[in-house]
Amino acid sequence: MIIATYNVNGVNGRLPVLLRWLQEKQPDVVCLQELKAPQEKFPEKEINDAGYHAIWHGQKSWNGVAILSRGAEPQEVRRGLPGNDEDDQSRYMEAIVNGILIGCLYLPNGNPSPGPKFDYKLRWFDRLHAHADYLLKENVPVVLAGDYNVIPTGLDAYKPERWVEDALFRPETRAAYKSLVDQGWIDALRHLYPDEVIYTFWDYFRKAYDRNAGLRIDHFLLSPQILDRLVTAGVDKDVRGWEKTSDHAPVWIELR
DNA sequence: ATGCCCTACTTGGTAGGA
Repeated sequence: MIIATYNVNGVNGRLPVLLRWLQEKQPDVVCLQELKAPQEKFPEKEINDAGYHAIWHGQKSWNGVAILSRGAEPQEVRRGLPGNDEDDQSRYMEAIVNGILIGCLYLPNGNPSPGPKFDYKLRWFDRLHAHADYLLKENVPVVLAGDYNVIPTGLDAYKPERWVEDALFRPETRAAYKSLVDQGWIDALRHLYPDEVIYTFWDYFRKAYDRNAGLRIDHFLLSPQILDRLVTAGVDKDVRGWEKTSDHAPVWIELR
């Protein structure tokens, strides 16, 4: 069983790339981020025709998350991260697929930092901590997948010294990610490949992909109840080289 | 230090991304 996460950077603008990748990869479950489409503009028919059920939480222009699955229909558990009723940004949804609780998240970028956007990122992180702790205490198989907008360590950036003042790599951000993982989660790709240079994002600027000037910011956190099913994981890096592609590549895990 | 590119949208210049 393959579960993937993919920040598409506009689900409609990216539709040919997304459909081609779905056809070639045949993932079982996909978490999408940055739909950049209102609820009624999600390409449901095209996704269905590709063989996938979909649930999604859209928003005009920005953000937006979706969970796709083939076979079993995703059973939606929640949309929106608990803890702030006034937060109307579409950044989190959760569903059960094949007995696994899947959380699909798009954590705020937080730049420029410091400032109100960075404060929002850290407050969002606080709410994620609380909810993730609740999920761990359920003692069920959980996969939290998405664009965390966090460079966890210096190994995860092409030139980490360039990122120390950036919201993706500031000490507060790294500390927040570490304290989340330290609740008892397993960073799946880092667990499998502790020393490998792995990137999931390459800037559109400066020929970053050609230079492999990337970042690892899309992550899978696994609850202990599912770790023994983890077989392998990877990044479909070649997709980042396709025409009209996202600045992120799809990332996936394989479970037995 | 800035722009470099790409997205959506009040479709022509902005805002946001990372």
